[in-house]
Amino acid sequence: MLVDERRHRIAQLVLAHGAMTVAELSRRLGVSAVTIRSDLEALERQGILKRNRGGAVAPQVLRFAPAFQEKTSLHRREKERIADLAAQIVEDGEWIILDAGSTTLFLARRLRDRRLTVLVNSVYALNELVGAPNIELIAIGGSLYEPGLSFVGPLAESFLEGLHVDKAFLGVNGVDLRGISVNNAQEAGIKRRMIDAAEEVIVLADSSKIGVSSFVTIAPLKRVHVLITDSGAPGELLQEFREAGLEVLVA
Amino acid sequence: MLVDERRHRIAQLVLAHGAMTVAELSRRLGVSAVTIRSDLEALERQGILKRNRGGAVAPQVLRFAPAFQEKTSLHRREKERIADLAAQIVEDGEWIILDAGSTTLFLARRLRDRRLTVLVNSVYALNELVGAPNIELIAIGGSLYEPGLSFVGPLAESFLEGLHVDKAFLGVNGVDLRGISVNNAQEAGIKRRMIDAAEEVIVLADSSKIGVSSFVTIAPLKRVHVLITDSGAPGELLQEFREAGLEVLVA
DNA sequence: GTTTGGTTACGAAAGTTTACGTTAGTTTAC
DNA sequence: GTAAACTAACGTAAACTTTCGTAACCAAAC
Repeated sequence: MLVDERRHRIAQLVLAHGAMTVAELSRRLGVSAVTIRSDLEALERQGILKRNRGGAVAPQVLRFAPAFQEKTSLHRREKERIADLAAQIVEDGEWIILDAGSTTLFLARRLRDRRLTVLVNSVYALNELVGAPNIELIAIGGSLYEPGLSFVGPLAESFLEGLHVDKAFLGVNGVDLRGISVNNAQEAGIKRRMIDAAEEVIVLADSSKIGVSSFVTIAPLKRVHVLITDSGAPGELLQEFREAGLEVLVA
Repeated sequence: MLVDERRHRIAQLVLAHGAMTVAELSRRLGVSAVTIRSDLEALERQGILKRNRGGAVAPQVLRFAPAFQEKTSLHRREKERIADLAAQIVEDGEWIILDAGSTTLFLARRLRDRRLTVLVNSVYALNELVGAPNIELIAIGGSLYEPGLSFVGPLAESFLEGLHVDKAFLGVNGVDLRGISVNNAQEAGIKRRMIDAAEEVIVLADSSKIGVSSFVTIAPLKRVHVLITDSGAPGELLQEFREAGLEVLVA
């Protein structure tokens, strides 16, 4: 097995389970614990996971409190800047969809004092916006997908059927020339519906996700209108995105 | 279990319940009290919770924390007994709807360790059941109605369209011979849909609501199969309910 | 024959528990 | 209503266990 292939599988396992021990990874992949550790170190440097004594945890394994998510989030600074910029392109009175994910959660916080109708797709965002005085808050229902506490499945998808919003803010795991992608099939379906429902699709992705292709491709680049990322993203690639017709904003 | 994993769970437990003792956390997570204390210290440094003698509490009064509802609930004792009885008539493997309301929230807590598919209609119940190992949790989406943090409106109502569940547990404001009633029109619509979707309709109402007629009547008594109340309810009236075909359980 | 990718071996470091003296709340006695 | 007595929780330190990082070594590929 090639190094990159193994590391990809490690990343998948950790992200899918939320956490994995070195011993378990060693057993599953048939390599020594030392090798697993060096893989985890490499993956941690890339911001894909967080190491712990005994193993590694997924950065977005967070449960209940928005505050907790924010504090433990990887690339927090970048995500906050992206959210700042995203908040600026939201106009009062609009109908928007806020997808699940840490960056969109930062965005939610910045919208609390605005006058908007917001459809949210995660328990975190819901909790964050409850009680905001001028926000008409709508929860997208459906089966709860635990890793990100988001709503998925056929019930969630049919909820969005026939709905139209001005803007959809999507979080993804990868953006490259082929399109946007996520690391699980459950969330892929509902994200596709959000794209269908939105006049304008805005993808929020910090630089660790640029040029990366994750497990499931949601949509080709041409379905995306705006990409907001941070200055760590490779300039040449962003230029190629622009040539493909994408509006790219760098926070 | 990895350190971060455990700390996430501690944070979740403390924030979801409002407060937790060291002993209880130690028991639930299977580590010593010393370890819990060091975790609490770390979490306190991050501002996620506040330590105090015996355990830890959520930092500010989180409006959406289920514990807040429970602690401030009127007729708490009665409602807890009603919830105990209601939990007994739920059978493993069933599909049930949990309506919004304080009594149904008490019921939610009693169902955490069961194997069920639960449709919830409030943010409180959602937060309460997140992370329950054998519960397939489905949120009814829709516009958020702030007083009870419940989902209402046409989107919520059409969510339930075509769905069928074994039991629906409803909270109401009044039960008399004319039927069940609530104090606002918004929630009336979604409650009617819950009744339509359920094989068996179970109304949870403490004795202060028996013999009371509130603002909007949801349904006549004959649409209700079971009423669970407490011993403070007037016996003659309960007898009349029984004669009208209702099964009345007194907790 | 050097580079790449991996293993085994082992001392160092970190996390957890047990043990124990101290402290802070609560009850009881006056 | 205060003070003594009691109980439960706390912090610290030592001991134990597990995991980590480093280094020396091995094997296949180029």
